[in-house]
Amino acid sequence: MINVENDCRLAFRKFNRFYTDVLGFLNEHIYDSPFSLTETRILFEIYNTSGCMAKDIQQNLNLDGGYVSRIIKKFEKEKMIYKQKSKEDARNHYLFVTSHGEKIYKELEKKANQQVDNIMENLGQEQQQKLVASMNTIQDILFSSLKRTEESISVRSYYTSEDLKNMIEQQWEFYNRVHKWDESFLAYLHETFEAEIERIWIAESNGQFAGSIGLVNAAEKVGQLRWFFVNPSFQNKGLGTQLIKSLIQYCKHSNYERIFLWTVSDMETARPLYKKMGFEITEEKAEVFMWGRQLIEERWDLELQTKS
Amino acid sequence: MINVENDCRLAFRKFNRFYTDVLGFLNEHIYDSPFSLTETRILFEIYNTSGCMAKDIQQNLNLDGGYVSRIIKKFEKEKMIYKQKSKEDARNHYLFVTSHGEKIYKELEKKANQQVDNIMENLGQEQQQKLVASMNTIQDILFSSLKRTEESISVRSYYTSEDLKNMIEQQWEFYNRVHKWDESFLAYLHETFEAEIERIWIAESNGQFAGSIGLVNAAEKVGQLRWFFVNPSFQNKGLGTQLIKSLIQYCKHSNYERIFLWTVSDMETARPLYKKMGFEITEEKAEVFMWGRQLIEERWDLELQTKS
DNA sequence: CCAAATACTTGCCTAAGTCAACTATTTAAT
DNA sequence: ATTAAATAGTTGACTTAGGCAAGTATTTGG
Repeated sequence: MINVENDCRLAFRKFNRFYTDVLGFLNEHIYDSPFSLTETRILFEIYNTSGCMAKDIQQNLNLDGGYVSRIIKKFEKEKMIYKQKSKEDARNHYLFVTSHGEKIYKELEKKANQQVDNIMENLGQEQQQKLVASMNTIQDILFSSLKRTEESISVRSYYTSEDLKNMIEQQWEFYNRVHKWDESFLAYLHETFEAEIERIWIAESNGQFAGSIGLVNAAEKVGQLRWFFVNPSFQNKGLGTQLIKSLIQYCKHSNYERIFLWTVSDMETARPLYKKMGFEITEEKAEVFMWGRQLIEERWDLELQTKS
Repeated sequence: MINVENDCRLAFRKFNRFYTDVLGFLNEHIYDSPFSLTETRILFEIYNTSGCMAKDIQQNLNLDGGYVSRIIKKFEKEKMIYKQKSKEDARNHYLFVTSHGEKIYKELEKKANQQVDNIMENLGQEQQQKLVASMNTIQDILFSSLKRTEESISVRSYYTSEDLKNMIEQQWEFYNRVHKWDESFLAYLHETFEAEIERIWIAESNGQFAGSIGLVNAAEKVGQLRWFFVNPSFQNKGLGTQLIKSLIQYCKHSNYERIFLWTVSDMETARPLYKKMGFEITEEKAEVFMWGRQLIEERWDLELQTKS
């Protein structure tokens, strides 16, 4: 009499109705801003997707092209974003938020956070954790069913501590296994996040953490590239290039004059990439015993031409 | 550096974006029907809420009253539903689906199920269970944060095996503790669901199972009332009355001529209720030893006046 | 008995979104 | 090399969805 299969459907659909409600509740209260939900979503997309084009927005948010075009036009008119035609393909227009747009974005984000806080304020620590865990489970399970394309790779510019955890774990696993670096490296990885992060980009493949890159403001108009890593199983897909490009693009648009990074001499995959992107070795330290190996530290620098 | 609180917010909001997508995906494909999403939701509400009024729809789905009124009018014109003015309060109009409306509802439901199946088809049994479990967790945690009113009680006319499980567990717990019935009653409870269920109504208080009632088509135009139970912690709130009323209303609108039920003589809370609703004792069996006690079985009948 | 509340309806409006035809550019195919 | 097809985006004309406020009918509460 009890039909398990249908049961699953009913539970799923019940949840859908429930969450329609939750989303409605959350969204109805953003409406003391002059932006519609869709506009908010588009602004989010532009802000958090590096090298964002109108087409990406259209695809990711499932919107009509004309509609997106008009909203972008409106944002442009209000000096919240600006466009930049791609040199490689004049059909592509990259979108960037202006500092005015960023201010608006931050305000919207604050409101969205408040909304979420309102819902969560009555929950205990334990419940919050259970909630987030369940949400992650659902995403993991449903992600592949949802995406129409074979493999979706994307770079986003916000991160959670989950991302940092992945970053540390996967780097440790890789460098310990392949380069035989010892536990002192793991300790270093943890320490490293004491720094003042300016921005971190996370590459995702089918919703899974696939790589990362980060920026630290080292001095006036000088950025330090850090935490560059691509999970070996996602290598050779242009992911590393995409990550570095995201960072360089950001630095250019933020009027940085130089980016530098420290690495060690036996990084066989990263070094050609740095070279390709225009970095040059500017300093070489003496060989030292570090992380259980003999290593030579190198500094690479990239001089940025201004916005043109 | 790692901020746990903000982390939770980010994860929550990420899930919201994700699930907006899921819902969008599910809904975009219902659109080969002539109904909008909101219309579908309204029809669902009418079909599954007993004694449904326009006002309930307005509240439950957070819609504008005028908008709901117009959609109801449209449904009426297309003979999918009909209204019935309440005798107690002429302002109240109860809504019922016609058989034509039911046909349409069933088609929409079929499509909705197919949509869900499409998403779930690639998932293994285990993943499906994890999915449903996570969904239930989220609902349990968020329900109270969402509802604005102090205590929300509602009766719905669909059920999952989760509901049946609750029904059995809670009845067993209660009758064993209070009436000292023995394990043979638990066995009976399980057996009881072998019957051909016509309909089951589940009462929920703040999203939690609070009571139930069921209908079995015993003979031509004769219904048997079964599985009537209200969790003692939710008693004296009119829940029992609401459940029985739902059943009677359904029977009337389905042109039943009589409803009967079997119970035992020491049901102190239920018997007055049956009497109040117009049931009368029509048969009394000899005292027998059953479920570890001496009990007298009784049959109660209610003659239904036709629809008027 | 009258003012306030409730359940619903209606007219009028606007925001949100769709559709199809258009330009500009690139790519692929003969 | 030339041309058709594809891609990225734009624009004008349109539909739908939904909101607001003033209305009716009925009930409730002081």
